[in-house]
Amino acid sequence: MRGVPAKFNMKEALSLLIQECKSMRELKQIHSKIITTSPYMTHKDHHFLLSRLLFFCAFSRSGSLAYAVSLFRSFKDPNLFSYNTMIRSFSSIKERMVTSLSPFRLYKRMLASGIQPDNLTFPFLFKSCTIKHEPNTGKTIHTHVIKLGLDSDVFVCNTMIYMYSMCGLSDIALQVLNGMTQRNIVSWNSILIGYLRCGELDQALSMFCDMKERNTITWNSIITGLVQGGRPMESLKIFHEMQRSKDVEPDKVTIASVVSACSYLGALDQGRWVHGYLERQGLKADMVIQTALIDMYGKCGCLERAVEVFNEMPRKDVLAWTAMISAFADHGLTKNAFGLLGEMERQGTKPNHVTFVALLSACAHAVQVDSGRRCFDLMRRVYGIDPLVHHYACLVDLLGRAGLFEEAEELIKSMPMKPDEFVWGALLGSCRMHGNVELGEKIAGYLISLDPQNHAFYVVLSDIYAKAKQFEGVKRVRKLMCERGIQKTVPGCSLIEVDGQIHEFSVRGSAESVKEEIKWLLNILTIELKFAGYVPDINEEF
DNA sequence: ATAGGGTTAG
Repeated sequence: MRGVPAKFNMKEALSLLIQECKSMRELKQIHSKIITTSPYMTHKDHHFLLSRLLFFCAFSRSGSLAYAVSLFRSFKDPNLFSYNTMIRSFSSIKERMVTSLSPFRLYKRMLASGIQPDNLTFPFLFKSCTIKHEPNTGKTIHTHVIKLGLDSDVFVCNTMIYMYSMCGLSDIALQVLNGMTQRNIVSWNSILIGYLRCGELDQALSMFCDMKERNTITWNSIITGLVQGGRPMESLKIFHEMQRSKDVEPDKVTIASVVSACSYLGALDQGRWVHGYLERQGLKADMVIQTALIDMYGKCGCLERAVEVFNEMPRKDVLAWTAMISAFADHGLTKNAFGLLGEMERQGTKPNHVTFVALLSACAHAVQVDSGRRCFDLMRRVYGIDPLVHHYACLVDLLGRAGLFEEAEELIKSMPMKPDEFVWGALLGSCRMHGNVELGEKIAGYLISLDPQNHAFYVVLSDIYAKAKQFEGVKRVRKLMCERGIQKTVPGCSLIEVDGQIHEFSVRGSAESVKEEIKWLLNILTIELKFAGYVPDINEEF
């Protein structure tokens, strides 16, 4: 410290130390140094160092948010930088917080103490609005942006656009977009993603076609959006178009979505191809891709490959475990599924509500009533997971399949929430299975009154009558459907992959090229099933 | 500083 003003030296040195800090231990040492040297510093410098320390604590990999919070709480008058740090820290948390640390409370406190927010404050406030789905809070903050003249900032505007479009307010999003003096690709992508998230897929597609500039995120967003929106076939088409386009290269995100598209389609060859493509591109499968691969191989009936990918994983989170569990469940391997539940617990991963949906549906498909009841209990008592409607639907499905109608109805009555159409639908399906006309009529009547335009419930009711040979009933349902103008708009269809080509086939007919091959395949399957001792339930077919 | 990925059910 010789020859240089101590004040200057101290601040610079400590600031450098913070930047290079590698652990919390080091950080605490620096913290105490800042405190002990504070008499030799100006207040401003002291505050500067503490706020840098806070920033490091909040965002560095070796930092600690808990320590950041305690640091922040020790500040008497946090500066703008510290407020921004805290708002950013909590902007990605979905739960509505009761503490003073919610971004909105921090923002209010900041305004109350006379500090003016800046262009770095707003993006994170809008992010918080997006995550919590609070467009009205967002609108209020939007007015502050205008008052402060920050409505020309690209970052601020883009996060506003994203918020509005994700909340389904694409009109306002477009207004913001049109008012911008300079837009960039993020502005357009934000609108596009909003459309996709709100299920306006055609709107998104038409915008995608009109876009002059498209980056990887644009392509990935549309591919993912189509898969999640239940149009995986189109997403594969866009993926192939992406490969042909010169200006972008598929990345890990693309691969994850495409693998996911393949599992929806049962497109094993395409899925395998993407798996190979990933390696050819020199990309390594990360946890997300591996999980998608497990799901894909599982859904395509290739359990061995699913297990292989699973065993190769160095790290597994709940989603990975759950994907493997449901692959076992889909293959009727209830024991393996439950075995994995124990294994995941031993390895320190807690199952979540999705894991239990997978387990319960495994029990339902295998009609293992005792396992199902025990599983439901286990979930509540041991894992402290409150059952959601989905879980009740699985259990109702199981009890119904087992013909335990009274218990199923009792369970529905005991539900803490309103049973939805899936819960009743599960029981209705069981009525069809067991020929329970009386209960079936009651449930179908109720479901039809809820959603008179949905053809599905009429069809099941008609099946129930047909199975009981009550053809008057069948006629009544058909007449009702005619009167109400209800048609089965989209015929049920299945997908089959032949030589890497995906074909749709349905009762209404299929492409000639694959028809013969499908017939041939079905014949073989029927013969093999007979050998295995399977007796088809032809009562269902009328 | 802002935008994109994986698990369940029907």
